[in-house]
Amino acid sequence: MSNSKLTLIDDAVLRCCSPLAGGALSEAEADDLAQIFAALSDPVRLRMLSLIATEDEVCSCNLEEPLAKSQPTISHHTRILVEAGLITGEKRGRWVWWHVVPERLRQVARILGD
Amino acid sequence: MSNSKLTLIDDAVLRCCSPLAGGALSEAEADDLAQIFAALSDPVRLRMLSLIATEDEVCSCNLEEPLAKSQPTISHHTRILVEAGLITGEKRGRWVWWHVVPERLRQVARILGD
DNA sequence: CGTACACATTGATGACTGTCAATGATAGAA
DNA sequence: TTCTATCATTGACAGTCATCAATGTGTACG
Repeated sequence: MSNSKLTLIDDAVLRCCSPLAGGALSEAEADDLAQIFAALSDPVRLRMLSLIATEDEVCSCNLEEPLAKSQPTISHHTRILVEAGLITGEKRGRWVWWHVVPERLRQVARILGD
Repeated sequence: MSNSKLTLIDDAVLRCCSPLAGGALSEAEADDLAQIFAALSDPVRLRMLSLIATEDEVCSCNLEEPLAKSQPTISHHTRILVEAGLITGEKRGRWVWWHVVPERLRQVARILGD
C-alpha cells in the first residue's frame, strides 16, 4: 500500500512526448521503465488491472474468485501494481479498495505513442 | 526474423479504445498482451528499442557496443522484440537492419491510454 | 474479553529468463 | 574454393518470479 518509488520516469515523460525515439534511453530510465512494464507483463495482473479499471473500485476479496488465485497470490500481485504506480489501495474498515491511476496509465501510453 | 504470432491483440484493439476498462480481459487476450509487455520489461531491450527508434535503421553489429552485451545476447533480445511485433528485421547482404513498427507501438499505447 | 474476517508476510518450490562460450549457417571477398 | 564477417542456435548456469500453505497483523463484532 506504499507509494511508488519511481521518480525518474516522470522526468523522462515531462521531457515531452516520446522518450523512446527522442535519443537513447539512459540506463536509469530504462530500469524504471522496465519495472513498470514488468508489472504489466503478467496475465493475472493484466486481468486484475482490467477488473479494477472496469469496476472502478474493487476489494481484494472480490478478485480471488474471477482470477482463480489464492489470497496470498492476489496480495502479491496488488503489491507489484502499487509499486509500479498503476493502482492505489484505500483501506476502509477491514477491506482495501483498489483504484487505477489513470494518469499513470496515460504516462506509460505517452512513452510508446507520440 | 519471423513475424509475430500475436493476432488476438489486434482484434482487442480494434474493438476500440481502451480494452482495459472496457470489460474484463479474457485469458487469451491477457496472455497476448502480457507477452508484449514482457518484451518491454527488460532494460536492455528498452534501450535497444530506443536506439532503433532513434537511428531509424540499425544493424545488430551497431547494438553490441552501446548495449555492452555479447552478440548472442543481442540476437536473443532482437528475437523477443520481433516476436512481440515491435521491430522487424530486413536482411541486406550480411547485415540485418532493424526497424521499429510504429503502428504496433501506437496499438500498445492505445490499450493503456484512452 | 474472544472470535471471525480481510489482508500482509514468510518460506519453500517449480518454472522461467538473461547471459555468454561454443558452434552452426549463410553471404560476400579473395 | 577458401577465408572472413554477420547473425542464429545450442547448452549451461545463475538469478528472478509466480504460486501456495502456514503464519502474522489488525479490524470489526458480540
